[in-house]
Amino acid sequence: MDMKWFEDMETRIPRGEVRTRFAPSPTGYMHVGNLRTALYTYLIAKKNKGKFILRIEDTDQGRLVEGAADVIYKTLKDCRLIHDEGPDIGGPAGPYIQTERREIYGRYAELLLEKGGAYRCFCRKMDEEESEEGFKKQENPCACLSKEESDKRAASGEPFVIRQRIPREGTTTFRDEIFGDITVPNDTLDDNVLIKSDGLPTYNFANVIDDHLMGITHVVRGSEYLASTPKYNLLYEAFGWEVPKYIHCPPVMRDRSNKMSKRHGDPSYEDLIAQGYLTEAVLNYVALLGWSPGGEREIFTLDELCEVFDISGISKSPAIFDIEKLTYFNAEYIKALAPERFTELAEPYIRQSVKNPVIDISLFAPILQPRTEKLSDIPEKIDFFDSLPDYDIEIYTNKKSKTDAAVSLEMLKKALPDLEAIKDWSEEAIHDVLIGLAEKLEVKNATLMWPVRIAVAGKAVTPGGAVEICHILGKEETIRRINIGIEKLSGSISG
RNA sequence: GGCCCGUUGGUCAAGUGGUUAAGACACCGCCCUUUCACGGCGGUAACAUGGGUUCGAAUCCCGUACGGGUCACCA
Repeated sequence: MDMKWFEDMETRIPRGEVRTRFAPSPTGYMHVGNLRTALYTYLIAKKNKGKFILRIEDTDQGRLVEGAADVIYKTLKDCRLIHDEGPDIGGPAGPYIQTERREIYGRYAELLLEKGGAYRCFCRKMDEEESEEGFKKQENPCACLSKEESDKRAASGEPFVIRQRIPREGTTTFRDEIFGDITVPNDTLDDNVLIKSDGLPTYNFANVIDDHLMGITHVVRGSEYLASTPKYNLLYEAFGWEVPKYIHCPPVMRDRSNKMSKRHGDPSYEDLIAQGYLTEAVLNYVALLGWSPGGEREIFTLDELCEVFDISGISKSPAIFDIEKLTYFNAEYIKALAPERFTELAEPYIRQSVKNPVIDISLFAPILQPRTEKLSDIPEKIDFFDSLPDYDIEIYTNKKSKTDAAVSLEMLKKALPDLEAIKDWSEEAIHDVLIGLAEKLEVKNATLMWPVRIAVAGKAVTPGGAVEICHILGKEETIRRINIGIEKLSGSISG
């Protein structure tokens, strides 16, 4: 065995800093739980002025998806979870992609064979019956093969896998930073496959080798790995390596008993963005899903999270994803946007409803921004601008504004000439004229404003009030719509 | 089924032996108002369960129930 090679590998291990890694397998889909794991992993590194590494775990040849890693690169980039090491869009495959590291795993498997922590297993793939039970190490005849025989059969070209040799007795204990010490009896652990018959490592093996070689100090991953962690510990021990800190995050659920999943139609990060959620809002919400900063503050930027994040705030129990609370965060983030930025983001959505090129898009921002929960709500909110809906005159009736069909008709008739008289069609002018009219008629502002708004919008719920809507519509269209209102109302009253 | 883990309002959660058991979302009500919204104020609502330990338990121990994870040549 070429010990020089190992020495060489070992001397290259980075030390003296906190190093974390996000190690997804490329499935082409970044679900919310994944994103949260990436976030926590990033935060732990940055909080400690350490390095955040991206590693692609693509050892399952049966599940290769073309371009799937790009979804990961793009999502991390969008979220500004920038990795210090690892592959990137358009970059070379490189040493952070597991299929590029076969030789390394092979060599370390040989080393482990030598150290006695593993053995070759020549059994054929278990058939249905056997797999029910699984191979218990005591039952696996290959575990007892002599070195000579094992070597001979391997040399003769007989196919084999390499399995971990688990002690038959005793217990294994490891510490998780969230769950504390966990102890399991060794006889509940199986001799898992480390190197598959195709020569590629399983997750169990590649993960340990890579985390060691990459100098990972904090292993952050989903709690589904909790059960196999004792086996990883045994592997570290067999190699004589230092065990990293483990941080197992509980899953993000869709309801009490099911994880979020693509299959159930739960939204991925990309889906949420497509639904009009802001990246910052998603990140902020997701950070708080299963983690608490302790205080009462909820709004945090990424940089602020880097400061306040602490592993001790991560919860032990699963958290249910609540789209309503995300929506609340989103509304808060939208409100906080600079007006120009909001206009920029809202424009495509505004265009969906407002096709009339005469209307100035930027006029919509002020009425939309305070009341938009998600960008995709915008088209529906302003759908009446391009064409007046064929509304029912019942919506003229409102008890707060003290209006009904008759009052509304009167108000519209009174308002019409005053509006027609306006020379410069500004918000101020419209406002002053209408308020002045209400005063002159000795009615509540609402008694006049309500019918005007209804006539001009054709719907009961609108962003902005009568003044803003009239202004955006322009004088000509406003007058036209008020006349329509007068017609509708007088038709119903006389008839 | 074996092993491991978890359980505070509908949801996210604070809480580490002594609190009137925070806060947020949602919901409801009131106020303001040019409707809705926004904003302001207020309200409903929780320690899964049974035993211990203790002067005292959401907090510690044991059991039960419920939920989750895992038991692959998937990660």
